[in-house]
Amino acid sequence: MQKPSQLQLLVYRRFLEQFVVFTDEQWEIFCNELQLKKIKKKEFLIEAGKVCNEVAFILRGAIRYYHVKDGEEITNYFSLENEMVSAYKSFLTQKPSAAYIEAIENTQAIIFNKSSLEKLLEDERINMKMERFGRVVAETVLCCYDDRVTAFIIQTPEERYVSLLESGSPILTRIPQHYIANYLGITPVSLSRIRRRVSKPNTGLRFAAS
Amino acid sequence: MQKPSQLQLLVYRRFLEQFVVFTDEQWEIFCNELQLKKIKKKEFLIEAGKVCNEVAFILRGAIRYYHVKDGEEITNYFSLENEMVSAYKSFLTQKPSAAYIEAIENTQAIIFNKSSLEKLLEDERINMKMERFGRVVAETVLCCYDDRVTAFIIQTPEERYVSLLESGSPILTRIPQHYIANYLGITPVSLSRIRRRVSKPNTGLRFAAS
DNA sequence: GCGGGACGTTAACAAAAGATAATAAAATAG
DNA sequence: CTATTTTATTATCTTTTGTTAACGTCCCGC
Repeated sequence: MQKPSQLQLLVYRRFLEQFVVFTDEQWEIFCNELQLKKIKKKEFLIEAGKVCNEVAFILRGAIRYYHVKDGEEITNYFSLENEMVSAYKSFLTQKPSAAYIEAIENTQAIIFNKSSLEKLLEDERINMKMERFGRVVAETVLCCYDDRVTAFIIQTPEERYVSLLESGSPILTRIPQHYIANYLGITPVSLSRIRRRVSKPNTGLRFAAS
Repeated sequence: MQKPSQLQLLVYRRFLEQFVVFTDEQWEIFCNELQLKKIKKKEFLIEAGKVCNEVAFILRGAIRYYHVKDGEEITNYFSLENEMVSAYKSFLTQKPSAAYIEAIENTQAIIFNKSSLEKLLEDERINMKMERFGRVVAETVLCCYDDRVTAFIIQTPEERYVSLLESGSPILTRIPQHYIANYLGITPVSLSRIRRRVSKPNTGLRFAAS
């Protein structure tokens, strides 16, 4: 397993500063634990049934989470550059992951291990910061999940699609549409119909109104 | 505002031990910050538009979270005895809550404030424990949200209802059905139909099979 | 006890979504 | 470059869900 380059580490450090700011000494301790991983398209970061022991930071590429139900893959989520990726629940509970995490583009990521986390939580030079780091990351992920649950409760599939559209997320241009359909909780055919409705608004109404 | 009784505090302490174990000294410091709140049925714990500054622990009663969309209330979640309640996202980000949190039974809760949390995070006798407490609670809530999102992605409404049924959750006996329908992401009418289908399985099939 | 509102079920109809299949375009591998 | 696979759209049909309204029951406040 490779070490990340100094430039890659700097990108990661800047990203992490939204959660916690390390001193130079702490950063060096932290960096010693990091690894660089290259994942080819269609390779797995995590497979269902195995315990997830890694949190990754994507330097380049794209990732999808999916479940398998009745032999069918159902895509749950995506992560792109400058995002953290993990089967968090498996990582936190140390129980087998229910989901697969797969690269859908050739991907480079910085990997931080569970065992490293536990080691640093025992290291008095950095343990306070790691506790806070864990807390703030968990809080951030929690807020994302909250939005997602709320969207399922109070929005129709069409409204969820329009929200995604208006958010300007690169997901819409980077990710195959049938994966996005799963992510919105609908079938690919249904998403195609919604796209038609949204792109040609009022076609039926104009006639009635004129 | 009242102080909780010794017995109520003991119940809370036992509950919190699944997250973090306080020394007696730390527990006393923590208890000094706690308040007892009595919320009558139909009163609010949090109102939408206001920042949530409290995390509550329900000693007795029942709570529902709901959003208002187009003048309609849409119920998102419930909490019963021995559970923690908060508009976590608002509490964590200090932005206005999008949801209302309302008592649907007369409720007693122990309240822990944001300002108390910040105070204790500065107190060297207890700050490490509070960091960990915050982290573990966030992780726990995150795992619940993960299950909920996954259920929306990979299960049909009927499957979600059956899961709830099989979980043996007291929600089904304590909470009005039209609230449960919202929680499952469907209308009350649709839930009523699902209940009929589930309670009379195979009515259509038996004929074809015999 | 009485009246009004909340709750759950059912029916009838409309709208939306799922399933399946056919087709065409785009991406990929060889 | 060509052959194959993947992807997106569209059509058809079925199933499910939403909408609205009616009805009966239960509960609560007065």
